[in-house]
Amino acid sequence: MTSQRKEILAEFIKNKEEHLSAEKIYNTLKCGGIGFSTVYRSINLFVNLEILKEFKVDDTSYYELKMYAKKPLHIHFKCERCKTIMDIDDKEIILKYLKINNLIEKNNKIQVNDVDIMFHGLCNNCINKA
Amino acid sequence: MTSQRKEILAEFIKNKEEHLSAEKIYNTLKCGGIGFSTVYRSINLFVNLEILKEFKVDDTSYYELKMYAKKPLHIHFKCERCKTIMDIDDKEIILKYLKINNLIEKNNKIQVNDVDIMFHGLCNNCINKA
DNA sequence: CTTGATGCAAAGGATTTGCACAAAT
DNA sequence: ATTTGTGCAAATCCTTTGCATCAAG
Repeated sequence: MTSQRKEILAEFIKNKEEHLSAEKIYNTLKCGGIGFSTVYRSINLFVNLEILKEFKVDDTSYYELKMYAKKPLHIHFKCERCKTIMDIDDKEIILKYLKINNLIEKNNKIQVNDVDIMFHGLCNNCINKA
Repeated sequence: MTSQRKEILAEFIKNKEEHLSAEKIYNTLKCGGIGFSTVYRSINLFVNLEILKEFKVDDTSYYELKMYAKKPLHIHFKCERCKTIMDIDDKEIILKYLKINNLIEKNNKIQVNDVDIMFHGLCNNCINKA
């Protein structure tokens, strides 16, 4: 655990609710003399250690602490207008999704290890603005 | 409609059930003297015309005819072992997902226009091999 | 010392773009 | 002729790597 890795991890802990990209981390920490490659290498290390969970939107990878993305389902919503990404984190809905997973495993005789669900649409703010 | 565009579209019609990448199209057609940029430009045109639907897996875009991906839900499964990508196309399951969509719209006061669901796991073949 | 981690710059893969040329109206 | 589409090569974006250097045991 080097000081750079600590700083990077600290960013995730500080922004528990956010989805951080490598670029955002880099911009926050570059004044402390942290290079892009260190950001990527550290993030990949944390992903391998299963401390972080990665998910891609368009061409960019975002990361969040796995302990806060504690479910076997990752449900994200991206607003087509303001580009905000938010979690859908609703016990009732997660339960329903988990039930469907079981059904899919049975029906298709496959083993599901991970599910990423990506919604595209308009967030509450942008619906009202429009 | 140029001859190149016809050829590219024909590939999608020929492979109705498959998810084609730009590279695969290019490799199939390059002998006919079609360049990479033409493949990309044509595919993007078709996506804008909503003839094709795009979805990304890792760093690669795959495309399929929208008329065959006829639902407002796109459910794909990628085997972690053999890397095969398959559709989950089961009326019962799609219905359940659509119901959840309505619930999510209500609970979060958002508007959902599109949903991509990506499963990762082991396909039937690879389960048996392992 | 020896090992591992860093920073820079250069390389990598997928996709896009600039530009001169070809096709089609 | 004028517009539109093509092919090539160069450029772009995000990410990874090579390599010399730095820090720590």
